[in-house]
Amino acid sequence: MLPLPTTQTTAGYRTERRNAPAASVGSPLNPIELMGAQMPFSRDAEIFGEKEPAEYIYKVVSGAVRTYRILADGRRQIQAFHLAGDVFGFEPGEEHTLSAEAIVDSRILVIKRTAVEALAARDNQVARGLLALMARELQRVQRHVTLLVMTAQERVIDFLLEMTACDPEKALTLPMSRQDIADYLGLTIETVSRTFSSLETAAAIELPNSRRVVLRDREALSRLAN
Amino acid sequence: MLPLPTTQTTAGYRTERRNAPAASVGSPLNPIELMGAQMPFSRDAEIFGEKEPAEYIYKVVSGAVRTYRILADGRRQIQAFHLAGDVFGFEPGEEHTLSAEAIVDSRILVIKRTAVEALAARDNQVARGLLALMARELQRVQRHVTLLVMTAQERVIDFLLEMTACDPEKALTLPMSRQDIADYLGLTIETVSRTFSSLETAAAIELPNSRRVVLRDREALSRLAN
DNA sequence: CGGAATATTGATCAAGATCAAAGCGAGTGG
DNA sequence: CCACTCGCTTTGATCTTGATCAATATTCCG
Repeated sequence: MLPLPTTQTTAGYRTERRNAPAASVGSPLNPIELMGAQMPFSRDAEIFGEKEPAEYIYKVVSGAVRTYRILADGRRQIQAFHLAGDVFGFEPGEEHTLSAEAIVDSRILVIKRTAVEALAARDNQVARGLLALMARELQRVQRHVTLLVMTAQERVIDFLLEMTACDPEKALTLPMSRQDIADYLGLTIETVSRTFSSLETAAAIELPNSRRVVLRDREALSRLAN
Repeated sequence: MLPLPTTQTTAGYRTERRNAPAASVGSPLNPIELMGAQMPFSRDAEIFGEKEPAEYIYKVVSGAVRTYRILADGRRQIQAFHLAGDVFGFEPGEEHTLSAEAIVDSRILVIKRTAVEALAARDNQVARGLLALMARELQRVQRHVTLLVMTAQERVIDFLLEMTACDPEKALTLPMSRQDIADYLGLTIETVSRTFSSLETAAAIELPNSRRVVLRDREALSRLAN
């Protein structure tokens, strides 16, 4: 509501990334960020847990974060990966409905929620920013729903394109493990691994090592993805 | 953000339903609804389409609505079913990212978006209501993501429980077809039909006819749904 | 009543899961 | 420096779930 930027990054609401789509997006928390403090989290450290009071809003300064939920049958469902510039943990309820962990050693900007609330109550611009934040998150989750009805190969390609969407580089280093990817795509680790291999065989990507991916033919990938 | 009701209906942001969880939820558009006009839509009529300017916000007065997207491969993905009391079509961008159709003959309250925007800009209470609306929608879509990684039987049961969540009645008349259900659950019509049959065989439900479902043993269902 | 749309049921197929066995790489200690 | 180990990844063989193809059955309406 209220004129909001319609542009969206596919990998999350992200700011301060190179190739940012002009100033229109900007940082939704710009006026607030000054109030936050940076905190280091080491690999696999929990940032917040499900059912904990949602006292803070977070922004990835460096590193990477996964937000997830443990399902009734014990499986882990990863909701999203958050990279540098992404805001996460912004939930309107009193309690977090997700857990968050650092995927690698990360620096996270932590902002008190009450501070944001207070500011939003007075400053309409801030309130609008929050709405935009949530709107972009909504679109991201909707994309995730769409992803989950596609084939394994389509999911993996979509994931790769999403990870490089804001990034013209052809090569990337994935911060997350195969298991993380599998839990995000709703596949098994074996299927993810096999799909990576078959994409390499098809000359669409190169895998110098398990964490490194070179998109050799983005066009071919896009075609396969659909 | 800002003290919001944490209660949520599983089937959407819904108001004016019996057993409403106290006054805390209320109608998020209460002050605004007066500005809207009721319009009738007949079965399968389009309410709005993807890419159309998002000029209005909608609320189901009676009947049922499906919001959906057509995927690149031509399949239809149903995003949500909206029943009486549900608000839909509230998208922050300039254009709709989904299409909406009446599932059965329906009466829809149509409210001009600019009117809501204007009010929200002045009245913080209204702005907060919009945020709550979007937050509940976000949670609904997150539930949908979770649904799509479960087995066929779990998805169908989850759907049935969702359709009756706000409703203590054991019997319900589904407004939507098997195809609609299949496109919502990411299954084929055959699998949905077979799962319904097997649940009937297992004495968990009764199917007097294809649109009518009687939940014979809600406990058993919940257990099967895992 | 007839015909079209929708739903059910059956038979087979295929994508991805599961079970199982290497392969690889980074860190550790001899 | 090299062997060893542990965790992660890849690859292989087989099985299961749900898709697909196909044939009725039912319902809805004109």
